[in-house]
Amino acid sequence: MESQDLRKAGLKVTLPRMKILEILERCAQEEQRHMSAEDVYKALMDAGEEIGLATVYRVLTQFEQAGLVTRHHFEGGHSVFELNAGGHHDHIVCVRCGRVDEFVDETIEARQRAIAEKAGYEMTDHCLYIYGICPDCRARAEEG
Amino acid sequence: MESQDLRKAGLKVTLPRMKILEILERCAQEEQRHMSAEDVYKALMDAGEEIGLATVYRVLTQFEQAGLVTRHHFEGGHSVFELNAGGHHDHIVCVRCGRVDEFVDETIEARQRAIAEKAGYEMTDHCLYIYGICPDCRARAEEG
DNA sequence: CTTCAAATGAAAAAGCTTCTCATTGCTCTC
DNA sequence: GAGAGCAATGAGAAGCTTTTTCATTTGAAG
Repeated sequence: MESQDLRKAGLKVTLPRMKILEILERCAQEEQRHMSAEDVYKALMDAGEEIGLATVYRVLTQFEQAGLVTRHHFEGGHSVFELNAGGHHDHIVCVRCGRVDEFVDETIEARQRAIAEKAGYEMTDHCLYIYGICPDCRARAEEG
Repeated sequence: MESQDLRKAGLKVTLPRMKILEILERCAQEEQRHMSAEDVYKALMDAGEEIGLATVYRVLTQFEQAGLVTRHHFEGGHSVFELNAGGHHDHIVCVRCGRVDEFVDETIEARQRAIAEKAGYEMTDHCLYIYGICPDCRARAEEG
């Protein structure tokens, strides 16, 4: 029933938009919650869909504006997109292999609200990235 | 005594590197703590220095590796650099006017270390952005 | 002062992302 | 179910930020 989501978002239901939503949902069910435009494009190619890269960018931007996905600015100068499902969470990113894990910490959430209030800000959003070396890369470094 | 900083960082003391350090320090004393490579380049031009943009990028990257500055990936696809002075801090950014305030919260710092450890990561760095509407913009919204 | 590795400048190249514009394809109406 | 109209698409060009190349210059040591 994805077409309902698109319609609700004020977007015309087109084949590219449906296919891109499908890719995002399928990848989210596996381990790939964070996808660059290029990733989505490659997945479309693998699926035999003839959709241009420009359209992928356009559609992802529209999805972002419609609140269907969130855009993250990771290191390396490129953006990744993530389907808005499963509520808020923050990220811990491996600086070696790019692996991304997620977490939620209510203590941090509460402190952030307090900090914003103390600074006189009305908080609209926040994002927290922890950078580090993931367990796999640490093991690899020790044996290598 | 900036030349000492450069030498300690293992960098040869050259005119471009001195000038770029000066710019960063001067702007940090004003309100411009966060500067893009382009900003630094423009400031150099205004100061009458003939330093190429490529050098600015190179030097800023070296400064980052030397621990003199920190690179932030803000929205819009470009990086900004910030002089490492006054220790670690996080940022609270106004989504209306772009104003940036800073804060440090030891509770959050501690929680982050705990989260990284629990996930098996060796934490190398982290960054936290709170987005919101600053006091001035809130006041402006209420009267406007 | 001379020497030599390291740094610089200019321009080209390399990503990532957006724009242009002719063509295609939804939606809505008959 | 066919047609009109407007939005969406595709392919390639263009735009931006950042990096690389390579000949030339410069800082540091002898």
